[in-house]
Amino acid sequence: MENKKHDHHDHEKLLELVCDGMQSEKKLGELANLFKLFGDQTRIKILYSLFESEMCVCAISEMLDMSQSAISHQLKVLRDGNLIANRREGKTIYYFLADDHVRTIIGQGFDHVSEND
Amino acid sequence: MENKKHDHHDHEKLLELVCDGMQSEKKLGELANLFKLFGDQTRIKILYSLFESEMCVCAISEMLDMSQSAISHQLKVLRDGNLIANRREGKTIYYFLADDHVRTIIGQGFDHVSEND
DNA sequence: TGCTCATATGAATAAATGTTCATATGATAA
DNA sequence: TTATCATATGAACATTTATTCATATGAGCA
Repeated sequence: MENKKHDHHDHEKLLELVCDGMQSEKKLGELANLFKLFGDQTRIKILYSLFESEMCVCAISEMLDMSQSAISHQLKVLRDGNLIANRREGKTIYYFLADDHVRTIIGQGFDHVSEND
Repeated sequence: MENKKHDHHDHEKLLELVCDGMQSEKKLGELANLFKLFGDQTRIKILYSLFESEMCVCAISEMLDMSQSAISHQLKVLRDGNLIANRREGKTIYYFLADDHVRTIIGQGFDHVSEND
């Protein structure tokens, strides 16, 4: 047997194959960060609220019965992740979904949890 | 103006509309938990590895250059979330994707991060 | 049986995360 | 300008989470 640097059984062929299909560290990091945005109940609820209509911050916080501050912090997370955007109208700021991918991704997730009932 | 229990401006109509389209607390919780599984670099890498082929634990840990223990802990998380399953063959345990939704969901995520370059 | 290999798991630790509280900003109205 | 409304933000705190370390389990082999 040839010189090996580890003490496990041999996987060379498989590792090579899987390694080829693997995406870059950076891409996978971005992907994980994207899903992390959806991985919180408050943020999911916010996104889901915006499915129907744009909403201002205080409407969202009433809707979810949470403090304005908590909602604002989460809106910032979603904004930084480019999932939502906003527009100002006087004193009020309206938030809305930044693009339709959000709908698609959440939709796929829903299919999954619905099938596993 | 009628009796209101809050001090914000009025959203009744909107709240009603959005509330109607809203899913149950439980469903949204499941959804967030599902996405939470994808929201970690190690787990995404594990799942992505299994796209090509089933793999045993030590192959995965070599592949990702991480400790066997760390991988085993994450495999448990993914198993508990029903995203992967395993089979035993002698001393070795092979893990594989539990269903094709995983591919679809990760694929959708990829489309998103790819478009936002 | 005793030994080794492949994997699992509990406890400890460090880092990341979500909420609250207090306060700041920025637009409007008086 | 001053007061008020809608929202943002920094710091503190509690909770969750990912990894490591040490050890346990369980299958196959001598």
